[in-house]
Amino acid sequence: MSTSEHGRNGSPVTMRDVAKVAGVSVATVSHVVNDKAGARIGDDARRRVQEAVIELGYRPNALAKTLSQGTSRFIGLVADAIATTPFAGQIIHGAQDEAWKHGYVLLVANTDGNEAAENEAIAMMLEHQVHGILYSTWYHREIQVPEALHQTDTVLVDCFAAGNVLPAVVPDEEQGGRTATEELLAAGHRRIAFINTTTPSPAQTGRLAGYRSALEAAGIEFDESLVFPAAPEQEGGYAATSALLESKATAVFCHNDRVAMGLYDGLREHGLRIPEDIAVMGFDNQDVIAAHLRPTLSTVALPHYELGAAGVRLLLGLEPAPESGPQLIACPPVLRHSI
Amino acid sequence: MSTSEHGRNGSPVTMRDVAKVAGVSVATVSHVVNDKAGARIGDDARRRVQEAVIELGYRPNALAKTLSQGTSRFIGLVADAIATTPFAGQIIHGAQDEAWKHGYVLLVANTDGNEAAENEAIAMMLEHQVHGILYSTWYHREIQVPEALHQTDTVLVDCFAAGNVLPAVVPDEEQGGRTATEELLAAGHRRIAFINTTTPSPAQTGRLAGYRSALEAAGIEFDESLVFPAAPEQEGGYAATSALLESKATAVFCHNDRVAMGLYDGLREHGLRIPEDIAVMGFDNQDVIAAHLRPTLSTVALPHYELGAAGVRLLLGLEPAPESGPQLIACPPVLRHSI
DNA sequence: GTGAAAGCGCTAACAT
DNA sequence: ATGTTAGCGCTTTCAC
Repeated sequence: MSTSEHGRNGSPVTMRDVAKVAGVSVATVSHVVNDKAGARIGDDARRRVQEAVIELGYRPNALAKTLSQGTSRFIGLVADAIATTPFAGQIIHGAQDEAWKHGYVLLVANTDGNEAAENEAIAMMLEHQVHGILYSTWYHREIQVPEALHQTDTVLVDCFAAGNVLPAVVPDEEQGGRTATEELLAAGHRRIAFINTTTPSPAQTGRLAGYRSALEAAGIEFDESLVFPAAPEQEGGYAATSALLESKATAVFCHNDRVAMGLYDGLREHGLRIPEDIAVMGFDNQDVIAAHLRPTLSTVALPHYELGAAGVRLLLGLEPAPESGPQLIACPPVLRHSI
Repeated sequence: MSTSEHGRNGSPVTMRDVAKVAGVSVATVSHVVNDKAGARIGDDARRRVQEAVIELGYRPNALAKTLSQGTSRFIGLVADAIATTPFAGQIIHGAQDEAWKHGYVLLVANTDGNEAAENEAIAMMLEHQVHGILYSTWYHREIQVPEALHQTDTVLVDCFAAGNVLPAVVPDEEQGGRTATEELLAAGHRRIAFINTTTPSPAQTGRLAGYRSALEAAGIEFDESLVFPAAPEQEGGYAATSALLESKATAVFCHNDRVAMGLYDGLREHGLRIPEDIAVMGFDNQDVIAAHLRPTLSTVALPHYELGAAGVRLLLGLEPAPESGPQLIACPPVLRHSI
């Protein structure tokens, strides 16, 4: 029935083939295939083209189209660590979905934080005529912008540059810290500790600021002795246990889920129950941890998917970038059973 | 100094521009830029071209090259769930690195397991003239091959099709199960339990087969009463605790890390110490869990990175596909402190 | 309404 | 040793 030559063998079907079968010119085929507005095509010709397209299994060559139009539908995503964490995957996912929605496709490159690989990756994307580049890191931080990025439209995802020289989208750490604290407050706690990381970062300062502002808003005076420094890992949380206990806090906001995980261990060793004896709130919503601790951990989610999606929107100019500073994406609370 | 017009503004520099500045023809430029073997170019001309390239900031247009050569350097990666798990990220990472190594770039698409999205994704890749497609799932299973995949070279990653109709690369579940058991054996255990999943899957049968074969090789008779069914999650492991304890096993191989995590909780409630009272082995090497449990969990790694890399190698024909059945990738042991 | 033709940036014969 | 030219598959302006 079909003389289709698409597929693994035979030379690919081109517009010319379709034109020949339909008995029209390639221009006409182009017009009907692209549903060109304002192209007056006779009903008959249109039908013949459509039939020929189906019969031959014609598939437009997106590359030729790009070349001819001078404008591609590629978006490049350069990540320093696609895999080190589940998080990066979410950024890709969000970026991909959003790009897709607007007819764009994602070109991804991993650089493992290596500068040479980074430059190579960017060069390659530029050679492929990407519309723009999303440059992302796997945790929120300030970066040095690679020189090559200035050669195309770029938006920073989960990172930002000094002087706000490039549009950026990052999680709203302060709001996140505030939200976490508010949840504890809403559960009736007044003496709330905060185990903060010892690592300088936007997360360190932002979450602390959020914690303070929530307390203030609730009319509770900030008590420096209630914030405990800890390595941002399980060990840190575990190690902070006794100091925390001495503070007589009834609830604790942990800098991240891993810290909370360590705290769980420490608390358990002291025979304390969560949340009856002490309520705990995490941060990050690291699924494998938070959803599987016992009791499951209430936390605040890092909006990686949204970060990727918003990055694409900014890049495509679908959304205006804030006048100054990065665009902040909210970190929503995820309530489970530790409060 | 430089009249460079690359970058955000100005029309892009083409080969013609370079030719003009260097005072040669585009053919010559093409030859030196691509380091064409057997193209005899005078030292002088070569130098002038190279200088012009730098001066103008010339960057080849990969799309035009593809169009003209008829052969692209894109590899498509269609995944059912880029983000649901840290794992998928590793597949992308491995595929990306390997593709890169051979001068290819990765086009990724997420389908969320939705058939329409899947077809659209494949169509889009075909339109972009991908060299071939990697079709991957986030856990090892048998799939129905989407019709459209037959239109190009495809290799299945972390999944396989009935009748071995497409080349595939999957983890070697049986070897993994054997390895896990062998580690327990090597630690001196003779009475080894196995908490297996209740979900039918290659993992269920493969790991069990590996467990049996390791026991046999050690001269230990397989004892059906030592294999316990459990939901493949934390709850399953927790629930299996008492039955396990009654069995008097001194070591236990868990179907996956989450089950092990639940078992940890159960064991702790019974006042048992790991590994002194009972040794536990996981499977999957789900980082966030395995590396952060107390004690850290010994396990067997699912080779996702390798799966992605091997998929690319198969696709590019760098490695022959096995005559029958999928290519098996070894699951290496990751020893920590639970044994 | 439809077609001819130029051109997107590059490669690859083929000339010279 | 280097230049000329004809495409690659498509879009688009302009004629008819």
